[in-house]
Amino acid sequence: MSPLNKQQLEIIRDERATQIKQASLKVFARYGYSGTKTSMIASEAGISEGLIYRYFSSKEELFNTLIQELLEDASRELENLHQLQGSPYEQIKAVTENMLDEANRNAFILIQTTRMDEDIPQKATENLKKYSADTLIDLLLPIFVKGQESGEFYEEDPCRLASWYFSIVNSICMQEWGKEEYGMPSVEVLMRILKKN
Amino acid sequence: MSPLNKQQLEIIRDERATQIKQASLKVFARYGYSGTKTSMIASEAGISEGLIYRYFSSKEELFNTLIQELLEDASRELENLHQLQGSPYEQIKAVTENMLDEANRNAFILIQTTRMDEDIPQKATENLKKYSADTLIDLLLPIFVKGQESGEFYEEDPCRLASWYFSIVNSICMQEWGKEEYGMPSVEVLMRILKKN
Amino acid sequence: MSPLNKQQLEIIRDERATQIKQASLKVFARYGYSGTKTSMIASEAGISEGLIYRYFSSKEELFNTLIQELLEDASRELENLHQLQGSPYEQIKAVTENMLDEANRNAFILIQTTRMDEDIPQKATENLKKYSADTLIDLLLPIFVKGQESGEFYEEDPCRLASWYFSIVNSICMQEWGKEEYGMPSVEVLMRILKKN
Amino acid sequence: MSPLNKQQLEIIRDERATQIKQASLKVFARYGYSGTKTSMIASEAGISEGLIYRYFSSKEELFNTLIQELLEDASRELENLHQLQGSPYEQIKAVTENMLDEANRNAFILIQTTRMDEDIPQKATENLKKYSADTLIDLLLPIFVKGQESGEFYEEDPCRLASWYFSIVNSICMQEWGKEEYGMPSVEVLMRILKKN
DNA sequence: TATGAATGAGGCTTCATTCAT
DNA sequence: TATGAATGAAGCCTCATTCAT
Repeated sequence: MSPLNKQQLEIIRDERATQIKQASLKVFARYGYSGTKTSMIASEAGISEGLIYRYFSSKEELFNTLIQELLEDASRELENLHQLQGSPYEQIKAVTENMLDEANRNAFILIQTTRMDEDIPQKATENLKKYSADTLIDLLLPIFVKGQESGEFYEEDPCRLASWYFSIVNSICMQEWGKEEYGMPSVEVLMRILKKN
Repeated sequence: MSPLNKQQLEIIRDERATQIKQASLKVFARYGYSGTKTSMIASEAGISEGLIYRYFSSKEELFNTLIQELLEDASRELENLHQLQGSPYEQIKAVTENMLDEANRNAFILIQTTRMDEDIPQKATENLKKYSADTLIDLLLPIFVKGQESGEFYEEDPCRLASWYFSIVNSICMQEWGKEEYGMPSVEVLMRILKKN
Repeated sequence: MSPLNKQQLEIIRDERATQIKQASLKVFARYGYSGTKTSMIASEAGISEGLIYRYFSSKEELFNTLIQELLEDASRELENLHQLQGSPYEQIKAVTENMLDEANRNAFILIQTTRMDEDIPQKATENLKKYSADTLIDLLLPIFVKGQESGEFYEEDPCRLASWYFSIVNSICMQEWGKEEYGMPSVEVLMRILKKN
Repeated sequence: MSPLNKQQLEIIRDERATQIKQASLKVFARYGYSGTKTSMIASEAGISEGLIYRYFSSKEELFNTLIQELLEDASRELENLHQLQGSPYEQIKAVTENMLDEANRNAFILIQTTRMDEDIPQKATENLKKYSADTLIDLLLPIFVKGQESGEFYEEDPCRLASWYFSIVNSICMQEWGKEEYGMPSVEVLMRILKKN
């Protein structure tokens, strides 16, 4: 076989890196940073232990990269929120549903775990601060204000209302709901926090 | 000089055990089971690492004991809830405030962390199952029903309502609130989930 | 460069395991189970301490494996004894010489030490019982009986005679003879225990 | 109560020291030097762990003292052997029986274990050399010579004969005989090594 | 690039020894 | 003198990381 050219190699590199990041997301979310062994990541990714180190210089760097990319993804998705249609209630509902969506669970869990667990690389913590919930709230604040103006939402400091509301959604996102009898609270129930009547 | 008598020694032993349990509660809650090193516990308790093992046969046993005692304490406190005074709203408010109280935070965080972290002694997990949130809900269900009968609370399956409500309170309990701009959501806001109007 | 193939890896693994077992035989025989530190084994084997644990799950398992294999080897060698040539005297002499042979010393010492030392993994003790001296004696009993019938050996309970004789050989085997002035008793002298005149 | 006077105190000291030495003899003989924990000695002696250190500066010193005293005792007993009555055969028989006597077993086992186990204080090893089997043999050599002159014993280098004979008796002494089917070899059988016909 | 054997720092645990009482 | 709680060095073991192939 002829050797791969530079571009092909780069594609392979990217694929491998993505494969490792996906595997480690799964394992970190489940076992936490210290509870996750590089062997678990390798085995989840179906590669050898040593190979991780061709793509990431350490477990810590892998973790940092992962967190940072998750935050960037989240942040990027938020940018699209402006274009949301419907009433403030419907807009917040859409955001909430998106946050609670199964597909985003691991990322949220990981981010949240990271927030709580101090036994993690400092750089990850710094990233968290940078992309913290405030960004989300800043973006959504106008919707809250509009909701209050139209009388749909409770009247109180909109910053606080938004901050509290997303703290709660965030917290809920982290739970293991699979085994619970009634599953995750419905979005409608959650939104009673915001919605008058 | 004469040696300490049996009773004095027992007091010392009890004190030390308590000291170690308190220190480890703090550290386990903050760093998780695997993130917590025995050296951290020792240093938090102000003792040598070896001393831990005169009181607990292993890090795991210490953890199990801790979880079990926290659950027993929680369970014992719940037994007192029957005697709560006031309207259903006021009663649930009291329970919620108790759960969110700073003094109980570490315990809640630890229990919650344990629920999620798979990298944890099995015995602790079993204990968690035994004393799980269901107990709390079973005890409080009558209050919810009364609240619905009196028209104070939303009308829907009271089990689900209670389950969801306490899941949310539980989740909130786990967060680090110290640094957040608006702190923890107020109980009144939370209770909008339950309270009509 | 391509990685090693499966077969090559298995060869390496076998070699390492053997290397570790040989080193530990030497050290265990010399210092006893508790007197042997994993660092001594590693250093004797010329490897790092951690590597031991890729081949054996613990010091105890290494010890058990070692004992079991030595017993199996010994047992296998005994099966060949039937084919011994010569008079009963010559046959027992051959067996005795084999037992006292330098090459088998460490194994005998280890087994014997294990028999006496109570501070030893239970599984090893159980193995010892299974493969105990009785097997040897059962196999050789016919030779003793023939020796008595031909008038070569003393006439007494052949079981007891055999049992005592091999107890003595066993005991002798365990001694450090290197430094003693006259070395190990000669086989001829030992066999006076058996041989009339 | 009036304080004890100096002499009484010294008696108590001696008693305690003896108590500790007896207990440690039992435990060292059973578990070996490294397998013996100071807690085992304390518990066997019925005293607290710390007390050992008022009488012996370390586990090592206790062990050395023990070995040395055992050797001195043995040596002292040997001095009485001159006065033994009877034929050389009867005299050696008496010595052998004394060595194999149950009451002396622990001491012999300990000394023998010490001989083999390198994981022991060096001073003990030195003591062993000083009081080694040679002393015994030197004392008994005349008896062997007389036995050969009278035609009772085999004719060969009497030093070697004695050395080998007592090596064998020594080795036998160390075995655990309690569980063996036929027990320890009888003295008569052993003495066939020496006795013509 | 890919593998997995090998290393070694660091964690958990034991236990000889010290120390407050 | 006697006790047993406390210490800390050292042992067993794990696992992130390196390296030979």
